[in-house]
Amino acid sequence: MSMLGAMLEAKEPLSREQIARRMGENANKVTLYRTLHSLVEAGIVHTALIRNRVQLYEPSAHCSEHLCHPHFVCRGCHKTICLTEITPPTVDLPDGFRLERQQLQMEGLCSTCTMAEHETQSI
Amino acid sequence: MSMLGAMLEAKEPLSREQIARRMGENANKVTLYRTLHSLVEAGIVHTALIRNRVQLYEPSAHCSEHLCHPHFVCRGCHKTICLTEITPPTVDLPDGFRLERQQLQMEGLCSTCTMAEHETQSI
DNA sequence: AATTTTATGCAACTCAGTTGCATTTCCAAG
DNA sequence: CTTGGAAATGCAACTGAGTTGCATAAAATT
Repeated sequence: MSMLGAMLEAKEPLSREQIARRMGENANKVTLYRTLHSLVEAGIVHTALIRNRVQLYEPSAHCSEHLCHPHFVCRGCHKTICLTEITPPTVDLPDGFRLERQQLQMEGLCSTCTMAEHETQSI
Repeated sequence: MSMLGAMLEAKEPLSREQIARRMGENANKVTLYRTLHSLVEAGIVHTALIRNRVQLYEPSAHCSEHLCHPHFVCRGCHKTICLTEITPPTVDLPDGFRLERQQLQMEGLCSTCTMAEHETQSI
């Protein structure tokens, strides 16, 4: 499994370690980071903007040139949901500003965890 | 200068180190982190979602309960601009999803750097 | 084949943030 | 006061993601 293949297969952004595990081969972490940097520089991959102590990568294929799909991070199950179906919102920037990349991040409860919370409350 | 004072005075999110410098006093970094965690837990301060190897903090006062003001990070001058005047965009989440916090991050060129780039090209 | 270029690996490093534990400061009961 | 226990502060040592320098291996070029 190639590095890009691992990322395309996943439905969420992956860390360097998760990518390595999905690839199966045990390449050196330095090599992995170097390849990731090349992919990012080439614009094939980018880093997801998510509150996390480690960098998370995802293929740029799921985003338009300037507007990345929104991410929803659930506080209950800690899953990251890529909202690729949602059209990214646009805002009016001050004069002269040139937007090159935009990411929207949301935190809260996903539908499953919202339901679970309601059940707990009603007992 | 208090920790919160330092953050309110700044027009951009600050790192632990920047906060310490603005406070003047030389408190231990462990103490600073502990205080920051308390402020975050109390909802008085939150971390800005910006591509950065260090955590950046800002007062929650500049945001509404669920929607944080957008940030624009300039690739030219590396300044972070808090777009507090812009109304944060809203998106329609899938059924059952409950949004608790949202942040929009933008990267590109600020007006000053866009002008500078045009001048360079025309020479 | 010889030589240059490029990719890989290892070990040691950097640096933000954390943890354990000792010390100080605060504050309330005696 | 002062004493005893809780909360805040500090120090040093640790953790872990990511990086750097340098040696080695694999390609590509002549």
